[in-house]
Amino acid sequence: MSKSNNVYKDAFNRCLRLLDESRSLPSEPELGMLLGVSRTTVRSILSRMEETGLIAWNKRNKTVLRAPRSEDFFPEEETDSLAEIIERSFMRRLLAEGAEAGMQINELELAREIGVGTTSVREFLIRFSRFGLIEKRRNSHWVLKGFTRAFALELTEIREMFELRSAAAFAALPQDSAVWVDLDRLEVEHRRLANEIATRFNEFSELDERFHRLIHRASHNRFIVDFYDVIAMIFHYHYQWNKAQERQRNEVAVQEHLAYIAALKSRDPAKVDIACRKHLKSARQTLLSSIPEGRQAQLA
Amino acid sequence: MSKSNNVYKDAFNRCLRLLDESRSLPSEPELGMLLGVSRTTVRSILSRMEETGLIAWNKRNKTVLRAPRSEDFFPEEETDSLAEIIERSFMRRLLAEGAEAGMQINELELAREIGVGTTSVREFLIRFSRFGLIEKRRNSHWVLKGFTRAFALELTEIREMFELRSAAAFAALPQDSAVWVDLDRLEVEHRRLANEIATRFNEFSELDERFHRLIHRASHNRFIVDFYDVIAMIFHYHYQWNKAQERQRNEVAVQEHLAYIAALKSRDPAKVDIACRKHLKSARQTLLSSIPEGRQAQLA
DNA sequence: AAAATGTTTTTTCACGATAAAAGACATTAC
DNA sequence: GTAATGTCTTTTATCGTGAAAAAACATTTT
Repeated sequence: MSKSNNVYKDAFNRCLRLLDESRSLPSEPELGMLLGVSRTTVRSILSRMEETGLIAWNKRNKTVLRAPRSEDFFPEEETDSLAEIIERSFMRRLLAEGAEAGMQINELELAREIGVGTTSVREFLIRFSRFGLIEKRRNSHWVLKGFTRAFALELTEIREMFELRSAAAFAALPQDSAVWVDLDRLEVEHRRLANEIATRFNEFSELDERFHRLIHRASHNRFIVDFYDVIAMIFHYHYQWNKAQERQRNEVAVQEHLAYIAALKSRDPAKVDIACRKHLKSARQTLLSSIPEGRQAQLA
Repeated sequence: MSKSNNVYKDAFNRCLRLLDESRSLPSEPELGMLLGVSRTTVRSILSRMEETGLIAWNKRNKTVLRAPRSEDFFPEEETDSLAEIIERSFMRRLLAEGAEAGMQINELELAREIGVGTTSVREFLIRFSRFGLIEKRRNSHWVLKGFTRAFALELTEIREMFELRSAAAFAALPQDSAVWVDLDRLEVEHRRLANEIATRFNEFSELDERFHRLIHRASHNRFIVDFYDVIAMIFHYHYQWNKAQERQRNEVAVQEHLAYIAALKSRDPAKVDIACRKHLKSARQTLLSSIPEGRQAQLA
């Protein structure tokens, strides 16, 4: 099978949405920019759009002939990259069933189960190893360390260290720095979400990530910025997994964020420290409370 | 070529050294333990030792017939794993010639140059990416971020944060913890090295790593412990690369370590903090001074 | 001549295949 | 009956291969 053309399919779907908005499409390089793909892929997309009667394509002229219908889209599941597919399968195994610490991970078995080649699974595991949940035995299998209470504590310890430092750096940024505009924009979004929390509480996790990434970036330290990937990954699956009191939790968090934003805007280090600490404390509590009792015992 | 038998060759060489010490060899499982390889590999080793007349092997009896000669050993270069070979080649390129930030890294070219398959290079780059020196463009090439002054500063910032915390945790460890014995042992080694610094100064880097890893382990945090891999890697190549005033630098560092050890043994948090800060400061200076002027400019 | 399109080359991504190494099972020795 | 040896099976490490996607080069259009 060698390589799926998910990049093409995903870009095609995104391009279909562009069609609605105008009578004709821009130049090939411009489309490539817009979709984040190469011209080669853009041309494949245009070819198919011509074939299916969506556009008339003659050199620079790309006239839209009709609005896209649902049949025009490629199925969502065909637009995922292999890495995403593997990650999902792996995380399902890791979180859902009894994935005990110490259990060994078999590349071949995983590959067969997911229906992909071993190389892709190997590469995924190598990339995944930086999250601290698995470990390799040289020339041999991987060992699962488990999503335990210990893991959550170690993760939050680093997170707190990094975020306190980043928040302090943020507050010290000059008044004319672009981040203050970004922060204002995020504040508006937070306010809007706070007002409609009853219906939109599930949109919080995405906003949460953007907010914290903005703060971490102020550290100007690649290790701190990169570490947020670990946190984001854990929180992403944690949100999917643990829906208990989601609305209430998010409501509290939004308010904490608003207080945190106000503190940052005051540029008073002491206030920032207090607001940051408060939010981090409740974030830690939320994460810890979501770890099933059974897993706490596996620590040994 | 599929897979080199470097594991076997390396274990064989190490096994030859064991031969000197006794009249006969232990059981197969025991040998496997000793050499860190499976019984399958042990049996291959024993087979060859029998063939070359080094031992007489009959079931449980493995009698040493003669002392190993230099021809019995496999050449050193055949005992390296592919990953080690790739890392060395890559680091040579990165440090030696003008490896400028922003430069793109080509998997295929690297693989051809080193004479290995692309898969191994890909896997190496993925593993290597956690050191923060390279970054992947999705579906495209890797980008070199360069061993710049900015990199060194970001690295040392985290290092200092982590080590101060670990050192404090270390000092707070109970008196009966095993680490105090390890620390005593390291102190003795430091004293010995200090006395013979004129001739043995190049042995410091190995001792340095063991000392700092011991301290970091006291954090009981996998992210802190794992981060030392980044530091160790950089220092490893830094030592190879920059030999200026090596003796003097190491002499100073040994003394700082001894003061640091004394502070830890005092278990006084304030003293630990001072000694740790002092050492970290000079370590940072050493690293920064080794970065060529040309590279500082590439920061932009 | 700058920017687009058309064409060709190169690189990345993913697979199946194969030897090395690990691991499991069966048998023998103490 | 425990622990070793002997044998067989499975898994890991690595390569070559081929399609997808990117990138480079050549040609046309405005």
